[in-house]
Amino acid sequence: MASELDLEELPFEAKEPRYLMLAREIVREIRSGAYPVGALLPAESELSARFGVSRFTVREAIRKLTEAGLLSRHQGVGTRVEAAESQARYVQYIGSIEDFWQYVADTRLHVLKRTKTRTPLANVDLPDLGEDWPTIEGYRYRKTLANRICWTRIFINPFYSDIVPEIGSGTDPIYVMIEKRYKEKITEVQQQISAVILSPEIAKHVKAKPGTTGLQTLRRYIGSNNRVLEVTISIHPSDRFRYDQKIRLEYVRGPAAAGATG
Amino acid sequence: MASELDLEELPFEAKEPRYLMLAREIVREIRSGAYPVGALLPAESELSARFGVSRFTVREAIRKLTEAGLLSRHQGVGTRVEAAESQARYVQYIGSIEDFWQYVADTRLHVLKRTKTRTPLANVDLPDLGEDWPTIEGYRYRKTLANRICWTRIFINPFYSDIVPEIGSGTDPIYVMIEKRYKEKITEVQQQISAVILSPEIAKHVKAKPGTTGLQTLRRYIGSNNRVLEVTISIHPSDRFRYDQKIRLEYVRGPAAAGATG
DNA sequence: TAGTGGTCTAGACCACTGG
DNA sequence: CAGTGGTCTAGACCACTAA
Repeated sequence: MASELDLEELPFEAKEPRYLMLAREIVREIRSGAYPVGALLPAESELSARFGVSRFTVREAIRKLTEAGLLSRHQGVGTRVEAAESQARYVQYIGSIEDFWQYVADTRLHVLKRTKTRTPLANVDLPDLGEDWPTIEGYRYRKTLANRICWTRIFINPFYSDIVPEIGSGTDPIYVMIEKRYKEKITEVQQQISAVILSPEIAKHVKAKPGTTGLQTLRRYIGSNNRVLEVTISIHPSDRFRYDQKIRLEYVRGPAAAGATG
Repeated sequence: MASELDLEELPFEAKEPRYLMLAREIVREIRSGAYPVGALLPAESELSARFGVSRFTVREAIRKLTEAGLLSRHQGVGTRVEAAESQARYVQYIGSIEDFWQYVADTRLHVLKRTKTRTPLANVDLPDLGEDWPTIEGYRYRKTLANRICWTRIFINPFYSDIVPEIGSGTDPIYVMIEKRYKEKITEVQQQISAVILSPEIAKHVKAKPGTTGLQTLRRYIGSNNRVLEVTISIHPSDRFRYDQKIRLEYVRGPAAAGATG
């Protein structure tokens, strides 16, 4: 069970707090194989006795390792070893959905057509809900109609069709209209980016040369309960749009966390 | 200073732990304006006395609010109010750089040309370091040479030119070769995605029809000290490649955190 | 130096899980 | 039911910051 060690030692030097020393020792023991991944760590009370520290100190150590993703706690069960190495991963932070779009704010939608579609396109694998989805086609522009950003086709979940008549009038993005009116919150956005050739019709709408390239984005806006609220397909002339992103290395716990408060 | 409230009340019902009730109360007071953003909260001992709970409970409450990004603690100073609302933001998690690429693993690079470039392309805004960057052109394939994924051009920071001769032999991605050999760690990757037309030469290399569309990715691999280790430009025939991503809403603290351990 | 948050103890009871 | 982690108390001393 790995070598004992009395944390009471080293009364001077070693300014490191005991819970960190203990955390290190636990990591050492996990890596030595004493507690393989998936196994349960000894109970807090046992660790407390074994290392001669209070349960508080043990819990602080375990808390740190839990934050690092090495352990997980389960009331009534125990503390499970989740990993031997604290995992690094890359993360992209996006402040808001507008940042995800990468448009400067203040764009508006000019509606060309309002129709209904049985199911939002073949390549969008949504369940056929048996209802037609309100569908809007148009182009997005900034400030004046001359400043065209992209052609777009929007599919609205019929459950939210109340907002459809208002689309194109205000400046709120559609997902914001849904969030406001129905108190729904977008919890996830899926995006697919691909390259396409501008068809003559689309080229005309965005005032670009037909036959040149465009960047197509297909986005699914998903609310709670995994309900798809809205699907959009946009095509940007490639000389006007480039998709930029930045990911950073981070040593991190699971996506869990969250907090109290509202 | 907002209404008092005795947390000792409600001995039954209200199974919520006291530290969460206290956290909520503190949030209420912050939002009421009692403690504006930037101000210091009363000391832990004072809160402990005021609410009739132990300092431990106060600290747990503050810990939660700190995790939520509403407060920050500063030893010797106090607890500062950082925000009145816990901020939501969207996050994309990427397990590894390979996930960022979205290639199935096990791809290899076939080298066509080895040259040197004064500065990695005009559209790559790097400082001209006064040295030529080793440059490699080729295509990436999976398993057999018939399975071509993309054409690619790679610029290596001359500081790492030792690895250049080995490129194309192993299966390690170049950034892994750098990480291993120089103990450098990629801490950030920047990516720009745009749409292009396949030139006849590139089309030939990836076995696609010239004149069709391709998705171009420009990536900068950045290590510690913000040093650019490597720049790559890849062009994927668009019928073979689509860039998919998913962002999730998260209520979150700053990118800080990290933990002890190694 | 006075006051803050950081660490730590030795207790206690509760909520939850599994057999 | 026994055993786990979750919450909580009433103390204590230390490290740090600012005046």
